[in-house]
Amino acid sequence: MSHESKSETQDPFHAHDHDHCAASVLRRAEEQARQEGVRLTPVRRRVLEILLESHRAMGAYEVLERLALEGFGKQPPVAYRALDFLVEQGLAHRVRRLNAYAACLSNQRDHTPAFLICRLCEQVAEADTPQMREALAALAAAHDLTIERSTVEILGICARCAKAEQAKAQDV
Amino acid sequence: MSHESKSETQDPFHAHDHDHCAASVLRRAEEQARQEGVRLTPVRRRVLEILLESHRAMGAYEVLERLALEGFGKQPPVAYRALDFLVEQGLAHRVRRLNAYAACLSNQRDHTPAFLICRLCEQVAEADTPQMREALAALAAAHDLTIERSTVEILGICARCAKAEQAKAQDV
DNA sequence: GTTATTTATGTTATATCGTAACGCGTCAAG
DNA sequence: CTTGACGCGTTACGATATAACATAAATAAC
Ligand SMILES: [Zn+2]
Ligand SMILES: [Zn+2]
Ligand SMILES: [Zn+2]
Ligand SMILES: [Zn+2]
Repeated sequence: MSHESKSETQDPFHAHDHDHCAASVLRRAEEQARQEGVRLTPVRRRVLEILLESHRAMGAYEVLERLALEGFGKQPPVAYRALDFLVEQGLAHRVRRLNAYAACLSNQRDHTPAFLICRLCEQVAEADTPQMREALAALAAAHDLTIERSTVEILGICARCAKAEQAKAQDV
Repeated sequence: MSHESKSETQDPFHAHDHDHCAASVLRRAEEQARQEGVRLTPVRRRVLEILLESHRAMGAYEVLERLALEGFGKQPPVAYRALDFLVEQGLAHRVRRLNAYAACLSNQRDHTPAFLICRLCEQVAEADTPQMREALAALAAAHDLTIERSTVEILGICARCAKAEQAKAQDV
C-alpha cells in the first residue's frame, strides 16, 4: 500500500490518520521553503507544529501563549508575523469568522478553499470543489467584478458533535 | 411604469436609482417593525439612513462618529447596539472581511447573500443565487456538517474602478 | 575572512474592534 | 402609581492587530 497521493483532502470531522496530516504538511513546508528560498525558521516551524496539533483553529494570542512558554518572544507581533508567513506560504489559513488560524491541509501552494467550521468543537475542514469555484466565478461575472480573493466559510455542527449532543439530550 | 417588484437586487456597481434603494429599504424597515412589534427608534433609524447614504460598508466607529455629531451617544455600544439590531432584523449585513456593516438591499427578511466587495471603492453588492446555495449545501453534505450560517465574500475590483485605474495608467 | 546588506526576532507602544455591566428614562400593563 | 420591559447612555475593559524601532542572525559582496 504505497499510494502516495491518496489524501488530497483530509477530513478532520471523520476518523483519519492525523499523524499523517501533520507529517505531510511539515514535509511540504520544508520542501517548499527550500524551493522558494524562504526560511522556515524555528518560530515559524513551531507555530506550524502547534497549529497541526489538531484541526482546531487557534487565535493569534493563543499561539503566542504557547510560544512564550517555550522561550520565544512574548509580544503579539511574534505570533502575527509567523502566522502571516505561514498564510503567505499557503501553509495556514485565516478563518475570519473565528479570528483564528488553521494549518492548511492541502498540498497545493496557492488555493482558496472553503472552510467548514464546527461551532462546537471548532475544528475546521477545507474543501475546494469545481462547483463552488464556478458559483463564485458566476457571481463575479454577473457583477463585472474582477475577483482577487474570496472567502467561503460554512458554520455548523459536525457529525461527531451532533451525535454527542443527541446522546446528551437523551441522558436528561 | 409601475412595476413594483422590479428591483429584487440592485447592483451598486452599475448605474442605478439610489434614492430608490434608500427609500425602499426604509419603507421595508418601517413595515417590518410594525409587523414584528419591534421599535425602529431614532438611533436605529438614523444608523440605517447613514448606511444607506451609499453602498459603501462602514465600520462601527465610523457610524458612531456620525451619531455623536448628531447628538446621540458617543460610546461604542450605542453604535454596536443599533447595528446589531439592524443585522438581526435583516436590514443590514456584517461584512467580515472589512469589519464593517452595509445596509441590506433585498426585500427578504432572512437571507444570507454572498457579498461582492470592491477593494478600491469599498462598495458592497449582495447576490443570492441558487447555484451558490447548491454549492454550499453540497459542501456541507459532503462533510456531514449541519449548516447553520455561511459567509461568502468576494473581494475584487468593480468595473467602474477598473476603468478608472486604466485611465490613470494611460495618463502616466 | 571581513564588511555590507538583508532578513528575522524581539521589544514598547498604540491602534482598532468589540462587549460587560450598570443607571436612568420612557412607556405600557396591571 | 407601581412594576416591569426595553432602550439609551455611561464607564470600564477585553480582544484583536499593527506601527515603529532596536538587536541579532543569515546571506551576500568584497
Ligand atoms: Zn488531521
Ligand atoms: Zn464538532
Ligand atoms: Zn443604491
Ligand atoms: Zn470600485
